[in-house]
Amino acid sequence: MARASEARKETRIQREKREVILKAALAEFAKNGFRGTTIDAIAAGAGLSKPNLLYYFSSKEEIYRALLCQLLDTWLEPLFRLDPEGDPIAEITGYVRRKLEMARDYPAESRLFANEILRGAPRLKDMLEGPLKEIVDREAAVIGRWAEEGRIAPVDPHHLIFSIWATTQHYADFDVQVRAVLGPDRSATRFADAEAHLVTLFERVLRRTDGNGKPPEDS
Amino acid sequence: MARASEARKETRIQREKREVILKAALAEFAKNGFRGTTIDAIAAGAGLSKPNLLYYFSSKEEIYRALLCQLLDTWLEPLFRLDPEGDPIAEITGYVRRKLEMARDYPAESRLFANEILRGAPRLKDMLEGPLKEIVDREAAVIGRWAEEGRIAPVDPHHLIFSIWATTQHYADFDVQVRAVLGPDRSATRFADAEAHLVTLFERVLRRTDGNGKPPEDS
DNA sequence: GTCTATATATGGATAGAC
DNA sequence: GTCTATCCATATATAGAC
Repeated sequence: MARASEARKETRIQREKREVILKAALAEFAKNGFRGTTIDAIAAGAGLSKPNLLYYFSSKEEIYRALLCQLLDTWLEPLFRLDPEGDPIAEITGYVRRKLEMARDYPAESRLFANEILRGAPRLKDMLEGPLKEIVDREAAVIGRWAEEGRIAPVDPHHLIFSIWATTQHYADFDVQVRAVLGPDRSATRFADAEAHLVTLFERVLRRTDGNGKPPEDS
Repeated sequence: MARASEARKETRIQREKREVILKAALAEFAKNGFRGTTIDAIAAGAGLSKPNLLYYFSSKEEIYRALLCQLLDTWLEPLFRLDPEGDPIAEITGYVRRKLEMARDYPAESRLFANEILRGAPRLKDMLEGPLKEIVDREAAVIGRWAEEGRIAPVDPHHLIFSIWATTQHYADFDVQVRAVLGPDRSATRFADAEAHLVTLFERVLRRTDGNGKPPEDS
């Protein structure tokens, strides 16, 4: 009993330390990429000595892979489940909003992902070609059906999804540029402005206009 | 005379070698970022020994800065000069097309830029806050005037520009992901499909629809 | 579990022969 | 101009004391 409890406590502490390390590592990897990041920098960020850090993770590679796994869970999974029965434009703009919120609230995660993709995704290629492609194909099919049924304007579903990803992630990945171009004043409201802009943008793209702007008679 | 000619020849050879080095360096830096790139790798790509390379550029930093300068010239400068007198939608979709062509024809340049921005743009911040902001503000003003005059639908010009940048550069920076998601068959036509998609997208966004979809009476 | 010290490797840059 | 050899700094990872 005492032994089991002790073991459990150790594991909890270990998990907490690992959390701290992963958090520090995320900041470093997001900024400097895999090769540009040093264990020293991660250790400093986590308030540990280098050998101590290596007590919890046996190598830099292991930290990085742990981060990528964590990323795929908390980043990709909760993403879009478009409700085929819902209002198409509301479903899609809702997805846009959620993606933009993630760019705002988890910019480091977005940059880590961007870094890995920029490098040719050596550790994620299987995941992209397998699970990700399946999810995207499934959601693209929903969008495609909406278009066929005339509930939204005709659109290439896959490229529409790329446009949503690109426009929203831009505010995380290119944040420095966005702020530089907007200037100090407008930077403060950049995410609110981006949301208004992007929701309007995709509404206009998807709204049916069969020549007179009125909603179609079917449905 | 002979001396001058000889000196000229030497400079030409030097320039050519520097070109070869820069080309190899571009590929490496675009893929691995500044810190992730080694002089060895650049030298190998250029077919030179490491010390020989360092005869032409005195440091890795110098190669990188030369690349960034070259980038700003050939990448940013020829970009948009929207003609205020032209057709607004044609002007903007033309810009979209040119940006997409650059993503297709110069993906390494796009990724190099993306890498630098992702890292917080330590070497480009002044340029972003100065010259780039000025260009963007100028073009944004043109777009803003078009909107005021009712020649396009109301839109936030700065965020519209971000959307154009994001959607077009996506096809260079996230190429691996795009190809993975599209699959082998559709990947072959990804740039043609992207062009059709994006031109339609921005046309829909900018087209005035004052409730009946017909063009306004003014102009 | 955490530290100091260190083995080992890699990478930027230079010296100096040719 | 180009090479070999090398210096030196940095970085990963381990050994071993506490």
